[in-house]
Amino acid sequence: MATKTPRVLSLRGFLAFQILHELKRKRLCGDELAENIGKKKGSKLTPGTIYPTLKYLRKKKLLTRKKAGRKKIYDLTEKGVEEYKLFKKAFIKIFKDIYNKKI
Amino acid sequence: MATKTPRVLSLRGFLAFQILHELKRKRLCGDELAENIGKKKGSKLTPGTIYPTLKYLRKKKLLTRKKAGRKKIYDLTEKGVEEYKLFKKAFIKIFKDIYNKKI
DNA sequence: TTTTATTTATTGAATAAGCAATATATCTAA
DNA sequence: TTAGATATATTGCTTATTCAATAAATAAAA
Repeated sequence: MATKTPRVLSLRGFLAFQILHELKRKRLCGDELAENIGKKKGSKLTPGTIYPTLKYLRKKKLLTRKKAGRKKIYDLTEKGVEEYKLFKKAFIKIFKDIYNKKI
Repeated sequence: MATKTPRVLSLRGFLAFQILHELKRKRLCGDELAENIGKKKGSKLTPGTIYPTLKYLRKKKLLTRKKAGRKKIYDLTEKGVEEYKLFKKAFIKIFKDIYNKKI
């Protein structure tokens, strides 16, 4: 939990995208998502943040959920993958030069 | 104004960063920012969106503003550049693999 | 079997973000 | 010099986002 999000600018509103981004590489349970995304942000996401968002994404048919012991594993649906790609496209259109050292 | 932001996910909350990103390459007036950022998003930003945000960023000492005819030209301060770099760093930490075709 | 820890989930409240409507100021052209 | 166009700016409203507090379910350990 080293790097903190800068004061002025925030990643607010980006959670859904981050979740899809995480799940794109590996299926995870809610708590793991809260932990992983929290690590990048600076503090673990609270249940009140992660679970309503997971519920929303499931309602939108972007995620599936299956039981595994006391955990529930989330995974992308085909629609989830498509939505991710679409957003990523828009995202890259905006920040395509963000890795350009000169800018 | 071709590409629209996908339905489910949004770029909400990212405007301040986009403004800094635009100004990093070229100083612009409010209306030009509304136009440029709008182009990438799908529709021109309304005055009620762009001006309060510019005011906020100026209050935070991230931007300067100077008159130029009827326009007012915005530019990054040193602090604005620093803040941008910090956020970009956090941003890349989260999405460092976004250009990776395999993911 | 009871206790403890873990994980999931909901609710309510505070704050933030963005748009529509409106107003103001300034430049340009008739 | 007045009419129109351009650009800036504010206000109020709606909705979205997130956290804190709380609860419930399940698994593991004592």
